[in-house]
Amino acid sequence: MDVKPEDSLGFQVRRCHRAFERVLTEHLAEHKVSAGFWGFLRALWQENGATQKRLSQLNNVTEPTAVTTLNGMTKAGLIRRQRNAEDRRKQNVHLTPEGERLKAELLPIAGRINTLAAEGIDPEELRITLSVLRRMSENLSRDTSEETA
Amino acid sequence: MDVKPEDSLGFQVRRCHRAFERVLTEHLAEHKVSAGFWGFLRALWQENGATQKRLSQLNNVTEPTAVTTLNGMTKAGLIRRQRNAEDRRKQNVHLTPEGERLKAELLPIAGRINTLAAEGIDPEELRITLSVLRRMSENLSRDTSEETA
DNA sequence: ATTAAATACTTCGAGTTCTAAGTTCTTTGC
DNA sequence: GCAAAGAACTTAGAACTCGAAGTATTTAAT
Repeated sequence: MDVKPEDSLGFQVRRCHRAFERVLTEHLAEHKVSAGFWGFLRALWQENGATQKRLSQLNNVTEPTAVTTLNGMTKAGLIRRQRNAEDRRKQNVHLTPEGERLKAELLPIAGRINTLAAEGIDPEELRITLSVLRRMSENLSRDTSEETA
Repeated sequence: MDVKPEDSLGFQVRRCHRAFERVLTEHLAEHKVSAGFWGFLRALWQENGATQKRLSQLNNVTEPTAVTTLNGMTKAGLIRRQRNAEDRRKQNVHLTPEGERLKAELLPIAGRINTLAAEGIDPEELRITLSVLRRMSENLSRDTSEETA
């Protein structure tokens, strides 16, 4: 029977995720940005002014998570929220100048970490891995949404 | 500039991890076992009586995490701790009959989830992915430990 | 026009994990 | 033997995430 976690995709994905997160947290600490902030900053550098729902989707977290993290980012002076005039349910989230400024400083960090992780690995293997991860995420999400149906 | 998260290994590993965790949590809920318990149960099915430090290593979490989770498992009646007679610093962790019993019930779940995730994906690509994930984890852990040195 | 349903956000409570610092016990070096 | 160093576990405090349930607003259906 398959009791060996080393051969389990779930186990190795989890292990790898934690390794990434540990390094990311460490590298961001010098810039006084937490790992939670990171995902939303990146989403905002892509789509400044996006709604919270949109940011949740870009960042692949739930809306309560977005609220909590964006509260912290507001307090840290990285963003400000503005209620949408046409649809008052929506909050548009905008970067402050400080939030904008961090882009040049922080974006290279992601590149460096990915480079570090990929060191010594054949590019074709990396391409396959990226593709397999995407397909697995979709397979698993499909299962979750079918439960509701 | 590479602002696209879809092409980032870190982003996709994180996304996939959360997808696995969501499905795992959902499937374990019926058995009144949390995702946190799962890793330690699996480790104990492999090495019943292991110390907490050993379990932390098998499960790839820190020792404080082990303490918290094992406290919960004790309360839930799944394990009991026993101080080691030869080295009184150590706590040996043993499964209760209930903890043992869950093995037959829960182990197949992991298999099913991995199968679901891998659906429609070429076995050779899965093999490569597993290998790449392992090498990335090692690359990233090496970086972390070098900081300390 | 009014009610019902859907949408966007928020609040609440809980689970998982970490780092830093503390306790207890064992091993090492003089 | 005894002090210092190390090891195993624990405590305290914090960050990230989620599901369930609540509020405000808009859209759809009669």
